[in-house]
Amino acid sequence: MARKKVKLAYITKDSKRRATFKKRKNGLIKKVDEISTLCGIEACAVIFGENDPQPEVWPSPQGVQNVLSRFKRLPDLEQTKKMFNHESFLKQRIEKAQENLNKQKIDNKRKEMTHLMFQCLDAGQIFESVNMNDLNDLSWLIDQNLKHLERRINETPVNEVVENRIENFNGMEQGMVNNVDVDFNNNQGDILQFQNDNYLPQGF
Amino acid sequence: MARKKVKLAYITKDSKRRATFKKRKNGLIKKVDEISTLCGIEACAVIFGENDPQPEVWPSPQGVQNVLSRFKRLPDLEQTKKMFNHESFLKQRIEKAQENLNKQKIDNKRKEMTHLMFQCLDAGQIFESVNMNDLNDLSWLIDQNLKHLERRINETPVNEVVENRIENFNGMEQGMVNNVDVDFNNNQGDILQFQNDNYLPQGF
DNA sequence: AACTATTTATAAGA
DNA sequence: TTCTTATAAATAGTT
Repeated sequence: MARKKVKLAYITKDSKRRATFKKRKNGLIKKVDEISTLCGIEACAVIFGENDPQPEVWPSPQGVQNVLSRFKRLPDLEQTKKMFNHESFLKQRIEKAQENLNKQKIDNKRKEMTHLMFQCLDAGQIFESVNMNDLNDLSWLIDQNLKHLERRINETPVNEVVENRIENFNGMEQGMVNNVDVDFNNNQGDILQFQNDNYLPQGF
Repeated sequence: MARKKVKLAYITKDSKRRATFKKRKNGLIKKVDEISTLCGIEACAVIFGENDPQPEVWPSPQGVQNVLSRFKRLPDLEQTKKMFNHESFLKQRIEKAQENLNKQKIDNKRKEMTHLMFQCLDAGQIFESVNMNDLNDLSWLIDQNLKHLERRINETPVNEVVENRIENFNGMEQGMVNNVDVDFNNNQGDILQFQNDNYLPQGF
């Protein structure tokens, strides 16, 4: 996780994989230790090295045995119920990524339209290159802004109105985004890029 | 790990502890998933919540069973040999912290003495407030610097000598440090501060 | 093994 | 509870 974003996949190069394993094993054990201490709970980790029949365990072997026996004492059904399993874990990640993707897209579109709106205000006209979909979005955005301004006008003393309007618009003009990275592995994997995507979730 | 450095100790406040548990449990599971994938090894984690008889496990309950049975198949001696246990883990942390502490102290002292050296050079005299220990250190430092310069003079063409000397001294004058935080829990716990500490490890 | 530039994980705060 | 944001921590690539 540093110097470069690493793709979440088996590391082919031996030396690299061994180095990563060593570092991450220590990090993992530290984390288990921390969550146990901070939250006062029992937890254990067992990590097998690839050429080592002896796993690294945390906490002590006895501690592992305790946690495990406690685990095995549960009826099978209980063991499965409400537990994380690979599928639900991945499903959860994908859902989260999808949500973020949509959020990014909406935000992106909004910024695009805001930018367009300002272009139009500057030029005093609407360019021919603007297509019908964008015109609709633009119209919606302008409506929203007008409503927002109305609310502000109604709730703000007259002498503050003008400065607030200026502030509002300045804020909105910033931060145009042209492409967005989406990471389906929750910050750890593939990168998707999109530009000029016409998809917009309902409601925009 | 954010907004504030958290002391590695049981979190008393319920809401806080539950929030931390939730976040860290997810983080931990993600880490286990990552190391398994990246390094192509078997690993598992079992995390009991404090009021929940059902532990969170990773990977699937079956995966945990596999890892565990593999673990239990080992002879007891093998289970213990070469494994991490609480004591060695803590010992390791403390050693590391101690090393860092010494390193910081040495660095601190060096900077202090360098600063003093420049004061003396500027003033053309040695102040009375300087004690004997510091004088010894100062003398050592000056010797070191002179040796360094001699080496540079011998290995550098004559026309580069003067500029290099200037560069060297400018670099050394920067970054005076007055106090140092030392973290015995390897970035996660108590904070020790020291100032004007006269201890110096052997060799300085 | 020690060192940084970066990426992640998270503690607080909204 | 979820989302955001400022910071602390982990760690990939280097040396």
